[in-house]
Amino acid sequence: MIDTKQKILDTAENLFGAKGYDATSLRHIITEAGVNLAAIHYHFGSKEELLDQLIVRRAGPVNEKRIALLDQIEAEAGAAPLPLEKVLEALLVPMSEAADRNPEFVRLMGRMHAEGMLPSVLNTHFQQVIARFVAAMRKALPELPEHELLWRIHFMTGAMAHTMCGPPDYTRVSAEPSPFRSRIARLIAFLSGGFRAPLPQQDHIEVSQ
Amino acid sequence: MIDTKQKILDTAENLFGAKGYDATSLRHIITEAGVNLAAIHYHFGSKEELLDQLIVRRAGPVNEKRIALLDQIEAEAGAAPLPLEKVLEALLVPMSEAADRNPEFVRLMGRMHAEGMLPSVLNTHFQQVIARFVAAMRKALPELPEHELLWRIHFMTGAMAHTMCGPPDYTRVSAEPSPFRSRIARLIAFLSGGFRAPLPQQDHIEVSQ
DNA sequence: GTCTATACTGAGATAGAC
DNA sequence: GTCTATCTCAGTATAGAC
Repeated sequence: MIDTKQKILDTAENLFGAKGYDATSLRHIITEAGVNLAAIHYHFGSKEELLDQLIVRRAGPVNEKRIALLDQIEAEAGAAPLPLEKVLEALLVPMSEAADRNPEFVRLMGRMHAEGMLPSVLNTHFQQVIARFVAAMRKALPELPEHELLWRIHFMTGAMAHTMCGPPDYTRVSAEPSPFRSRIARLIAFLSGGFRAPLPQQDHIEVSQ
Repeated sequence: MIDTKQKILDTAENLFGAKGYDATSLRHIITEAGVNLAAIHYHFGSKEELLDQLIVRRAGPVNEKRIALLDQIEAEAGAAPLPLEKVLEALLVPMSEAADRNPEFVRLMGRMHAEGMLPSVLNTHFQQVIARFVAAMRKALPELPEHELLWRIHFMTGAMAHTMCGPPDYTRVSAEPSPFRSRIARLIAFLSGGFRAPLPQQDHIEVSQ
C-alpha cells in the first residue's frame, strides 16, 4: 500500500510532537499506525531518516511561503530600509498557519530548534531561508553592527523555538479563535522591541568572525 | 569510596552538557569515570535521579545568589518600580558566573530548559526563584498587563535557554576575557527592549487564567 | 516492490554474591 | 559498598513470503 508510508509519517509526526523524538519508540509508532516494524526501515531506512523526511514534507511549503513574503517585502520597499515587523512576520506567520493545520508538527519543530536541528535537515532545507532572512534583517536594521545582529537573531531563535513548543505552563489560553496567530503577534511585538533596543555598554570587547 | 559518587557526578555533568542527556549512555559515563555500572544505580537509583541530583548540586547556589540579588534590589528601590535591567541581571548574572566555573553545567541547563525541565526539579528547586522573579518583573513593569507579562517571560525563557546552550553557529566569538558575561550583557539589552515594547494590536482577544 | 518474522546489539534496570 | 550476571526493551539488519 502507498499509504503505509503516509500512515507512518502522520503517526510519527503526532508522537514526536507530543512526546519528543527520543522518547518515542519505533514500536510505539508501528502499534499506533498498525504497520510492521520493518516497514519503517523499508520506507525510510532509519528513525533519523524518518524524522528528516517528516520535517521536509511540511517545512518545504512553509519555507517557500517565507521566501515569497520576503520577496514581496523587498519589492515594496525598494531602496528604503525594510519594515522590521514585516520581516518578522514573513518568518513567523507561515509557521503559524502551519500550526493551525498541524499543531504537533510545529511543536516538533520547536523541539528540534531547541535541541539542535539535525545538521542535514538544516543545511539542506533551511539554509536558503536563513540566509534570506538574515539579509532582510540587515536591511531592516542597517545601523545595527553585524555581530550584534547575529546575536539578536540567536536570541530570537530561542524565543521562537520555545514559543513553538507551547504556551507557558502558568497560563491557560483559550482556544479561540486562532491561538497561535495571537501568540505570534505577541512574539513579534516583543522581538521588535528587542531588535531595536540600544546597544549594551560593555566592559570588554568581543570579536566576531 | 566517597568520591565514587563525585566522580560520577562530575563525569555525567560534562557528558550530559556536551552531548545531551538522552545521547549519553550510562556505560559511557562509567567508562569515563572508571566505575562500575551498578554503582550509578547504587548511588542514584536511576539515570534520571542522577540528572536531578547533578542539577540540584549546582543550581542551589545559583538560585540562592539570585534571591539575594532580588532582595537587594527590592530593598534599594523601596516603593518605586524596580529597575528592569537590574532584575534581569539578578536572574542572569549568577548563571553567568556559574558558566565561568562549570561551562558544561550551564550548557546542560540550557538544554534542560529547552527540552522541558524535569517537573520534579522544576517544582522542588526552581519554584521559589521563579515566583520571586515574576513578582519582581511585575514591580519593574507595573503598567504591563499580567498575561502579556507572562508571555514575555515565556519568550525570555526561550532566549535564555538557547543562549545558555551556546553561541550562534555562524559567529565565532573570542574566548577573552569573559565570553559568557558579555553574552549576558547583550541578552539583557535585547530582553529589556522586548519587555518595554508597546503592546501588539490584536484582532482577537485571548483570556489568561 | 512491499511487507512479515525474527535475530542482533546496546540501552537502562535489578537481584544477589562478596 | 561494590560488582557480576541477567532481564527487558530500544533501534537496527536481514532473509524470505507474497
